[in-house]
Amino acid sequence: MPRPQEFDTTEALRQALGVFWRKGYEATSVTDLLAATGLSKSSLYATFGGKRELFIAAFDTYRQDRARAAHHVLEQGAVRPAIDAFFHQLFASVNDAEPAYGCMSINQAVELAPHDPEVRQRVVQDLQLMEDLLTRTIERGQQAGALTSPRPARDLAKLLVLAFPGLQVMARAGYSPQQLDDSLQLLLSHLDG
Amino acid sequence: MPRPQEFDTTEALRQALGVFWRKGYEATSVTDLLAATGLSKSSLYATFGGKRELFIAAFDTYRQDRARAAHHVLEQGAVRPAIDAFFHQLFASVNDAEPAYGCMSINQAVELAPHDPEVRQRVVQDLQLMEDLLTRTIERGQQAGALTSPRPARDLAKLLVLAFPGLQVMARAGYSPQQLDDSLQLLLSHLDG
DNA sequence: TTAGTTATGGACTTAACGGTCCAAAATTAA
DNA sequence: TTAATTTTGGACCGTTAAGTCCATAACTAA
Repeated sequence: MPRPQEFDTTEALRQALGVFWRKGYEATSVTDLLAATGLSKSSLYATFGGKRELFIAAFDTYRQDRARAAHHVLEQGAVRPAIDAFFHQLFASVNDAEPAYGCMSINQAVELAPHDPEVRQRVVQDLQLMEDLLTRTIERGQQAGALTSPRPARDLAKLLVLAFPGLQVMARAGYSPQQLDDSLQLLLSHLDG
Repeated sequence: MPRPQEFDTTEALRQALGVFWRKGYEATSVTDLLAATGLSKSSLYATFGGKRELFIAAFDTYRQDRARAAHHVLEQGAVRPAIDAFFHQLFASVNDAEPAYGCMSINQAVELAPHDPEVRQRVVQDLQLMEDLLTRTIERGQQAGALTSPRPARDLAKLLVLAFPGLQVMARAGYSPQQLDDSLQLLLSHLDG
């Protein structure tokens, strides 16, 4: 009996996500969000609550997407290329032309996490997931003999997680794909020897 | 003949820096800056120009301070403790009680650098300085036999620079001093062997 | 066709934003 | 003492922020 929604909620969420991802929370205005989603103000507020609620919803969408992608990329195929591909997701720009947005969780570790427990908790969870996933992959590589470092898999994973934000910082600071890849290969060289 | 300024310009700059450091650029309002510095609006605008100019001036003050401190800490004494101390500066909160602010250059790599060439250039410069400084220190350690890794000093320095933002992210995400130090020691273990 | 219900556009509100301006106060050289 | 100069407080400005509200449009079940 009701009038049907004219827009796709999850599509709108994804559009909003794009803005928050690129500009961060503070620098994004509700007007930006209206433009990106094409919604009217009433629809946006009725559907999502407000700027902050929309941000959290968008962030969680992002986190789910990325966790799924990480599983997918890390848990099949040869280990070295898998880890390589995992890190390259970080550099890839969403729509080309624009510089890479980097990882939104890392961005939020810097922007909101220090003052916002809800965001902080999510960031910690994301780092932990990444460490666990990488640990499993590295173990797999060591068992297969593809990775020759004698260090514990978890320690190596911790090193990669530690370097992850560094690559992201380089990406956002405008380093070239070549430089980024050089740094990545240097990092991954620690998985051997 | 003029009426003398009632405040200390560099002191005001430092107060403003504290706010920008902790909250970032966007989340800092001019009102915040007035409260922190104790200046009146006219004085602030007459002395510094505006929010953005004040930010750049404060940022440069920060960068100078930190470059000086890094030199000081890295270029004397035993190498291992020096590098250790260098990284511990990152965790140290400015005024205790508050969580660590982290490194402002890294914060700005995330917040403004992607959209602001003036900031980006500074961030790149800071990362480069850090790499150069660490390279020299690691070379010194290798010559003295204090660091036993056979890798080139610059490669090791690049690894440390790569991990630097990771430690900062952990700090801002609320990891405990114990966890931070564990990660640091794990990282530094790569300087040996 | 109509009654009931929800979605929508856009006017509106309140507060905060960064920034400007000026009259008054304070200081020193003459 | 006064003239010249500069700082200072605070009123003021236009803009934009996030968020509310309501009359109207659009749709479906009866």
